[in-house]
Amino acid sequence: MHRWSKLFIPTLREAPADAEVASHQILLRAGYIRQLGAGIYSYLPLATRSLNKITAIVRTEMDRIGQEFFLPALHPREVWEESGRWTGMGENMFRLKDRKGADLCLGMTHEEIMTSIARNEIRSYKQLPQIWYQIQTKFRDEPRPKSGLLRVRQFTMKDSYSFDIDEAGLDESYNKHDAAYRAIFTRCGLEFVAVDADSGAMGGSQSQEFMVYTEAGEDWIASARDDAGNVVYAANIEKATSTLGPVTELEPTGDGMPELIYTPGKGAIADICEFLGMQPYNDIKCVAYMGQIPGPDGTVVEKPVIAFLRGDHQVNETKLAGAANCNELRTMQPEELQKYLSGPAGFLGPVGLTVLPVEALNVNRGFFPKGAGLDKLKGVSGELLAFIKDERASTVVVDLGLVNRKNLVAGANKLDYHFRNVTPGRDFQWTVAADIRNVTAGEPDPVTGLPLRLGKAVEIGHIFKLGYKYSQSMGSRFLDKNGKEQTPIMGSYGIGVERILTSAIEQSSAKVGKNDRGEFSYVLPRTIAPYEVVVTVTKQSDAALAEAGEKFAADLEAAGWDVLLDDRNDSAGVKFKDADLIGVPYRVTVGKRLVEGFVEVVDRLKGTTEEVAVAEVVNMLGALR
RNA sequence: CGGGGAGUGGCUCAGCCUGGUAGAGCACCUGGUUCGGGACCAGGGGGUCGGAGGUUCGAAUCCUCUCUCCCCGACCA
Repeated sequence: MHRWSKLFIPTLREAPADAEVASHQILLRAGYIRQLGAGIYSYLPLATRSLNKITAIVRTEMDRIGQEFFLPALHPREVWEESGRWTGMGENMFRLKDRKGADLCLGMTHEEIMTSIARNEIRSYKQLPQIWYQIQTKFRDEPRPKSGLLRVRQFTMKDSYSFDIDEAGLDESYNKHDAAYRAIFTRCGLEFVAVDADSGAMGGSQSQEFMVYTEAGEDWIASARDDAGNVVYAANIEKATSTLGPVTELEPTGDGMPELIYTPGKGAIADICEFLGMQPYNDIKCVAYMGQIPGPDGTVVEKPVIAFLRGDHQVNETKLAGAANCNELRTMQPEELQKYLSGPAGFLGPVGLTVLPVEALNVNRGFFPKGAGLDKLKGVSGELLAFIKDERASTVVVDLGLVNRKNLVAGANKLDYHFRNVTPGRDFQWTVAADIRNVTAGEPDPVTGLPLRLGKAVEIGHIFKLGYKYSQSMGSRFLDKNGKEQTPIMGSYGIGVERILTSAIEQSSAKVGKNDRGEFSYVLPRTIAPYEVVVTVTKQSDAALAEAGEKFAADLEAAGWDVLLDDRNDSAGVKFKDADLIGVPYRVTVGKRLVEGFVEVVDRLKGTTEEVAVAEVVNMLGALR
């Protein structure tokens, strides 16, 4: 039992002005955390208790499938050089030097460290599979920490790594994590959805994110539920697709071949549609980018990436970057539009471009040196080299929504002119055709056709089939049954521990709303609240009440409850407000009706208050658990 | 990194435009009265106004530089 009068729970009457999102205000006001710097927080006793409960749940579920480690947070440069991520991680990695001048970094993830252990110790297929996890501090120099504990530079992560003999083994490890994660988040009282996620530049084959819908989130996800409320489809916006409805094609004009038409001042899609009396889906939208990958010594290498999609669709840059085999995209400047498309914005189109063949994407990811360096390229046929030497050669990506269409209208790469009768495949070619558009709310999901719901969400976990990237590059090998050398296949899995707490608060706050003073209000699930029940003595100076409070607290503790006894010499009002503020789900109020043999039991999760006979309190609360 | 905002006692803020002895509420300490939804009275402690430089007889206030924090964007296995 803990007595509030002896504890350090510095609640605030007013929220600090810096805090905007609900969980940030609440954590500050309730005395859970204090800020030390941007994205750096001290966890006070309440937060520590809650986070300890969360990690205990994580630990018991993870111990069912794996073994716990504790790895260093301080890493020598060399191990990151081996995987190629010393440069690959860029600015997000905290770096420092030791007294000898050797480079070190603070761990933002631990693939390299775990793989180095596996490399040194795993020799035989008999030692596989392995699932290794840890709960540890991660450091990431985020460009913009924000929203309290939601996006920080130092946080706690449960990260695990699986090593398997083959893909079937990886599937199993992955599925075990999927089940463990669902158990963990359920036990933590969260309503979550598992969504298909973008595997990114990591080259993994499958990836799922566990998301909690909340306005404070930074990711967008699309999901659909059936009538029973079951999630039938869910995906990150970077991955989500939808079924396209039928469209009415325009009738061809003239000989049916592309026809140049004068469209003065009709650069915007809405304008050209009105001008020609057609729908936006009859138009081809062009978005021109420069694709980027990191070059040597922190430089950036660029190539033109030109995307075409339906006039009523929006480009998704993550999908596009994946399709174009580059890391990042920036929009072209006017002089670049002139160079690669020879037209001005508003009148750009696919006809007449120099299109890089798809094979080129496999050579240096489609990024080529200029001038003399070209002749040193290996494995490039003469035909391909001719394309590459054309400085205008661009990676052209066409959205799947345009394939098999006909008689479309597109910019003619000439000011105030468009083409009509443009038919993809006949009148222009592309490097790749891919899904590069954003889905929009209400479109039918690709599985069952139910309307998609779009919403913001916080990512609380991520499971990811890594493949051979780290085991290969870092030289981890084992001998299989036949004595043949093999590379273990890996998976990587993460849970943001603090995000479980913050998203639980956000989720509850969204339901509970604000209190009578206009402040964010919430209740924590019993499993992760810093205390499960608070015994509030309304008048501590009344010896009978104080004594009864002690007894209730002791009895509840004996019954297995995590009890906080509010024995402070404050008014009842202050105690009620504070009890609400720290988010404890159950309260036993020992007050004026004690003389009649009753106390009050408040279930804040259900929002109910009951007068309960003194002898029944422990049983009654026991039934609630 | 681009755009916007803010730094004055522990917290929320006023004062700045128009330079002239640093304020309020809450919190804190002491005493008393209260005691079921953030009580009241009396007394008291606490701030070189983010930092540096400048203008001035005089700077929280005007000027220059700088640091930090927040928000939007960019960015983000």
